[in-house]
Amino acid sequence: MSATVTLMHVAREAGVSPSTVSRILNGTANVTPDKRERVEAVIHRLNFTPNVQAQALANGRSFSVGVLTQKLSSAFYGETLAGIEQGLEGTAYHPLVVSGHWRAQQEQQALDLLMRRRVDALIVLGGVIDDAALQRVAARVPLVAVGRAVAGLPERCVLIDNHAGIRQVVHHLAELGHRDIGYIGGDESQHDAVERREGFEATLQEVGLPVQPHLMRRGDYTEASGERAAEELLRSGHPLTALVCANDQMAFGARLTLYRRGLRVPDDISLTGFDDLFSSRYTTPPLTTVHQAVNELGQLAAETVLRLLAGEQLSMPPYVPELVVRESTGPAPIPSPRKKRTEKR
Amino acid sequence: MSATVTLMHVAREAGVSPSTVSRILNGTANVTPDKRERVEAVIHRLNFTPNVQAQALANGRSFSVGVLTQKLSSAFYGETLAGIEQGLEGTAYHPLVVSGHWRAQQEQQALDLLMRRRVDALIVLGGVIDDAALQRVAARVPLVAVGRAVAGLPERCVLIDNHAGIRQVVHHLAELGHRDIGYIGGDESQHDAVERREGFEATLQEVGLPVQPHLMRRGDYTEASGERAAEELLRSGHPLTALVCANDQMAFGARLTLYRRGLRVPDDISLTGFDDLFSSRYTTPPLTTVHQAVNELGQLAAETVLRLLAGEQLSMPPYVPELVVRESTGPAPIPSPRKKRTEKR
DNA sequence: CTGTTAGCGCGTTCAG
DNA sequence: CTGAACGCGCTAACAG
Repeated sequence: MSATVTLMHVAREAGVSPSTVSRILNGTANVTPDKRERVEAVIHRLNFTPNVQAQALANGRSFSVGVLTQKLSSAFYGETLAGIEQGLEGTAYHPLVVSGHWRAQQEQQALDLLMRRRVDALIVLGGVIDDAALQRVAARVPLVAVGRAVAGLPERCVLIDNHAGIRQVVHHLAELGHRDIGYIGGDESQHDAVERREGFEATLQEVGLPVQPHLMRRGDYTEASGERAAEELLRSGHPLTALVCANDQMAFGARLTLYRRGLRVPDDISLTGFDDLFSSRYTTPPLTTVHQAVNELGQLAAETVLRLLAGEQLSMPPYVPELVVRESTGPAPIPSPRKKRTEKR
Repeated sequence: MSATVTLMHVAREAGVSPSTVSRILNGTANVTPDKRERVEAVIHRLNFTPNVQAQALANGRSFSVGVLTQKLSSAFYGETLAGIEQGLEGTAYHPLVVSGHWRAQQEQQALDLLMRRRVDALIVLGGVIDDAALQRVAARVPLVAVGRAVAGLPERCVLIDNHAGIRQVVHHLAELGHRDIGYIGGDESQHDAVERREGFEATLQEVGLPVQPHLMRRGDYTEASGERAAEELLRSGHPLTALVCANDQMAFGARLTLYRRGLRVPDDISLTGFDDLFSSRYTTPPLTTVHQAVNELGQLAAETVLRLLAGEQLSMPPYVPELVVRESTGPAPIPSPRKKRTEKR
């Protein structure tokens, strides 16, 4: 409606020069108290709010850090976003988040948008876009990646040690006496998924258990895919006393399948996840899973970006996830002899 | 590192005037093909990306719509955000989201930030800030509110009919023969919580059931509070065969309590939520709850804002939530005589 | 301490 | 069809 009020209006109204108003706004220089008061009064009266775009243009910084996430509705990244926001709170910087939906092209568009918005720095959460594209933007602004590696920028990536995470799961299960352990992996176009599966297989051998391909299925990290994969696994009839899922969401799906089939957790079958989403504390029973401090990682990323912006040269510390034993895992049930023993061939 | 390349650089390099480059960028006017090609080549070679701040300054629009949400990590609002993003996709506009954390002061700061960024429009998701503050910003830019009312802007608010939602829940339970129905409400500083509780009490009377205050507890919409409230309720010893929760998260918490106490759902006790979070399909058993099409609401809000921006005058359609009967509700169990009947007094 | 001047990068008249 | 000139709102360098 009414034309926006500008710094110039304030200056005129207060009978001072624009620069004076600017100085008061930014505390750039001292101003006589009376002028200051006068100006502040006018600012308040006119409800003046400085135009950030103009400020950005004038001093070459937008005071915003771009965040490339994948899905705004993701519980996993949502928590990280909250961490980033938290880490930026109290500073002059603000997050500008766009999502890539795990599609290279959309991620590229998102990056373009952020560059056009002239973000001062960038935080990348996961994604499938190729390293080259990220290197290109990293040449323009400080870049920190969470949950994905970027070739050529090793110090700017905080990686989850997926291998270590799954390793703890398998050891835990093995110690409980499980020998036939099923596995539901993720889509292997994501590097995480590969690492977790490889970690699973490697640890199996490490504890002297055979890798049983017929007990392994692949989902896409969604609940529905976990439900489906578990269903297939059970229908195949191969005996198994534990089921390892490559992420919590698939474990939720698998949980439903077990419920439908009347299998008790953990009495009949143990179930594990990976990520420790908030809701994993509240599944029935609470889920044993690998904890990732996603919120903290977000904060860490934000802080790192700030220090980079301040000119410090530093590298992201490594991050080791940790097994959280809750109630979805228990001792392997004594094999009931009701099922005819299929002979190995 | 390297100074950012500007439109001017492109112009010089291509041997044309800045205006020509601008025209090509925006398709504002016709340009001879050869010049166009030359310029486009240079743009590509120099990897030029127009500065959005400068564009915004020049033509008075930032092409961003501000979104005031409450928590980035919220499954509920996350889905709405995704819907908004989706609704804006393909247009020139982009969302700029900030969170208010359900605190009036932070919400005000968030609004200030958005106004300073000169967002072209605003979408408000919930929140506790007073109507006056929202009216103030609404005077500056088109405003749409989701999930909250704003006095003076009735056509710009899409409200959930909480009463209707809870009403369906109670009817459903009553039809299943439940007579002693517990209730866990939300913090009544949020209007939603008040409406849902009132709806619960009203419907109870409507179906001829007494309101039993000793069966009602109050949480704060978190899982933990639901867990606690359910625990208190059960410990109090008053008989109940169904438990209505004012949102899904508290139902998740309550579910855990029931599990701990060895109560089967729905055989021993029926459980309901409100919101239909995505994960409600995957609880054990899947939760009967009131569906809110949060994603769609987000899209709707985005589209409305766009039409408002295009000068259309319209109002938000009303929204009626719908009961989704899944498996957490069942017939009221036949009262077992094992418990000594406490005589009414 | 304060006003004046000159851009920041781009869109848009207004003449050619 | 195209270039020159001006302005968007603000900050910074330069004189006073």
